[in-house]
Amino acid sequence: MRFRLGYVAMTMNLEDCSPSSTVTFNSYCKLPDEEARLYRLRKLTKKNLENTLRILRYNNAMNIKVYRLTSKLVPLATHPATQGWDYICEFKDEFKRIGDYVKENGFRISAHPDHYTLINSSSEKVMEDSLRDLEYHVKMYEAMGLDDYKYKLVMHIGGMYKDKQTSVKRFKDSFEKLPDRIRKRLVLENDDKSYSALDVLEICEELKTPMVIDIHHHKCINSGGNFADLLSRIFGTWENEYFNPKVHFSSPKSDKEFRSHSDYIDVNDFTNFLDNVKVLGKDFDIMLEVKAKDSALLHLSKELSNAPSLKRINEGEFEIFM
DNA sequence: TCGTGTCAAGATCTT
DNA sequence: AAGATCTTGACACGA
Repeated sequence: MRFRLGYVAMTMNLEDCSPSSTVTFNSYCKLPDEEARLYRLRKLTKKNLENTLRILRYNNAMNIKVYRLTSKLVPLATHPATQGWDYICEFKDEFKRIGDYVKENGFRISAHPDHYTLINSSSEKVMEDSLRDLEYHVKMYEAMGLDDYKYKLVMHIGGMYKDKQTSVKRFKDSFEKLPDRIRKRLVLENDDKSYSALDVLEICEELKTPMVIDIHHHKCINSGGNFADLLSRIFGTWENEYFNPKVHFSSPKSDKEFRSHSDYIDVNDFTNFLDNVKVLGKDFDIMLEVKAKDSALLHLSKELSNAPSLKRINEGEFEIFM
């Protein structure tokens, strides 16, 4: 039984390699004319796409095959001010190059629209903005040539709006109304305040959509019940998917700031978790959501290389012995 | 060059 | 009803 490790968006170990450089709307407006504004957007986008490819090459060298793209690849992409700008067409070669590299080297790529993207909002405007944001993510996947649905977008359920039942219903309704090219990309995740792992699981089972469990969030709102059973059902939602189930993992910053993410993964915390998963006997991937990004991954990987009943295949992949 | 307040975006808690 | 807070990496401005 094997698992792989992945990390989010940026590397600590490459110089000047941000994939999410941007411009604030304010300073964008202050630029003298349309030409200067477009120039700025293009320059940033080009740099971000180049840096994404650099990061992927680095990941490949480090045997890290699980990676989350930043959602900020294209500055102000979904802002009303840039709506006429066809960045997909302009950068089609760059997007394609990234997608080719992903496919050639067998990466598991994902993305995570941020928490402003909510499809259960009661506000028409928020819904519109959210759809535009989902569309933006999907368009990039498609431009990369990653157009089968195995490359996913992770989302939360959204707000509670003082009425959980109605809010869940609204989520399901708008989920089912989404076009295939968006809906079939979606993976749903439990959050740390509103929708517990069990809440999300029930939604996922009904909608026949895979679920990612965030272990840290699950500790923030634990809906009770047997963890192995819960996990087994969650892994079951991946049955018809190309990739194995994935979980998100991070360690709390401290007991006081429990919800905040720490810089590094606590290795004991991690091996405790592994003990709970290994009864399932199924391969899976783990996305590490910590501040120190790939440094934390490599650090954890090193620590795990001494752990009993684990064998390190390479930096990003382990075998668990029962 | 460095430190700090601010940033496109929503929801929810606090006042 | 308005304002603060959450969270995040990076911008932007002023010292």
